[in-house]
Amino acid sequence: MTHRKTLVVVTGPTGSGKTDLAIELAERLGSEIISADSRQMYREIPIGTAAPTPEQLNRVRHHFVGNLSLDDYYSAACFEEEVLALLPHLWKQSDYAIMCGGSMMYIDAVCNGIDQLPTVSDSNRLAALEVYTTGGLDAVKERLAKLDPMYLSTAPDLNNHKRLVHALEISMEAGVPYSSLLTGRHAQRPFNIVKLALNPLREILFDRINRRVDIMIEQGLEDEAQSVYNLRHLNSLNTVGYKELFAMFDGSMDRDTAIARIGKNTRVYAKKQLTWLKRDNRVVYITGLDDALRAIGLTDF
RNA sequence: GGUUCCUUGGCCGAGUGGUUAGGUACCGGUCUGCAAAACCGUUUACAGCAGUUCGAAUCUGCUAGGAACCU
Repeated sequence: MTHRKTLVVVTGPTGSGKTDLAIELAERLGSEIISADSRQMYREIPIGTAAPTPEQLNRVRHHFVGNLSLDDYYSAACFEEEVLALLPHLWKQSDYAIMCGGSMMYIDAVCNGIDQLPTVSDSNRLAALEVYTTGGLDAVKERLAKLDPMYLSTAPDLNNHKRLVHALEISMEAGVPYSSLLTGRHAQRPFNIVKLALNPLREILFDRINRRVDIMIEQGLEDEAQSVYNLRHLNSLNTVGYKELFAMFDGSMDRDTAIARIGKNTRVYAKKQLTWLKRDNRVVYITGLDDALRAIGLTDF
């Protein structure tokens, strides 16, 4: 079945040129851009997240850029809900909406859906976390053995405390095992999805990343990091570019090392993104605008 | 020129005769709720040469490179 309305996803590793391509594409198709970047959403940190510039934002309307504060709670599920609510509005002016970003889990949430889970109350959240902080991983496993043994036997990485604590807090909140709430099914969306990805040669990508770090420093990344230093405990600042500079402010890392590690950690992040993309067989790899238009099915240009 | 000390994998670093230290990077992977997160796997050694020994990164000698002090 084919729908007229299409969501064009432009993704790829950080530094691959997604932003520029998405803007060109949006101008060509007369559409707006949905940013799928979990960090560009925070208005306090545009430099280190390579958020679209004011000029770029002026050329094409963007959604989900600078729309959150660092201490706001957010998740892939929130993103799915908000994007699904927004899409019909975007399709009033164009048959195409463009989603651009590198937060793969956010993109998956929109394209494939995410199971409905109860919102965890603060008390359960703290209780689950306390099991971990006081008793460690083993204590969490012990509790899960009672509340959700199925999850324990099927979870792919039992050393990942974040996932186990999450399974525990959901099980506590729902009163039923977390695993029983997971359907494993992909949602069928009532619109077309074309998933495009940029994938430059690693040598070129790494070179661009290295240069971008220098540019960020020139643009004042250190001041930006300094201005949010007092919020460094927030998860939203557990982010490449900030955690390294915070270590420098703490005095536990010198400046050269901090800057070098920003580059290194950005390269690592890019590789994780590529690993994620590899198993998605819907992805069409492209190199530029012409490729993209062809993949969308627009060859008459 | 003399004396003493040092040389371990891309980098850091433990190990004074007998199971692959470890960390980090690189490379690869996992992924349904803060995901730029969290987690997992593999690979790369003992400066060189010759000896002692059943067995040497560990002992001896020589060579190369380096450090400190002395003249």
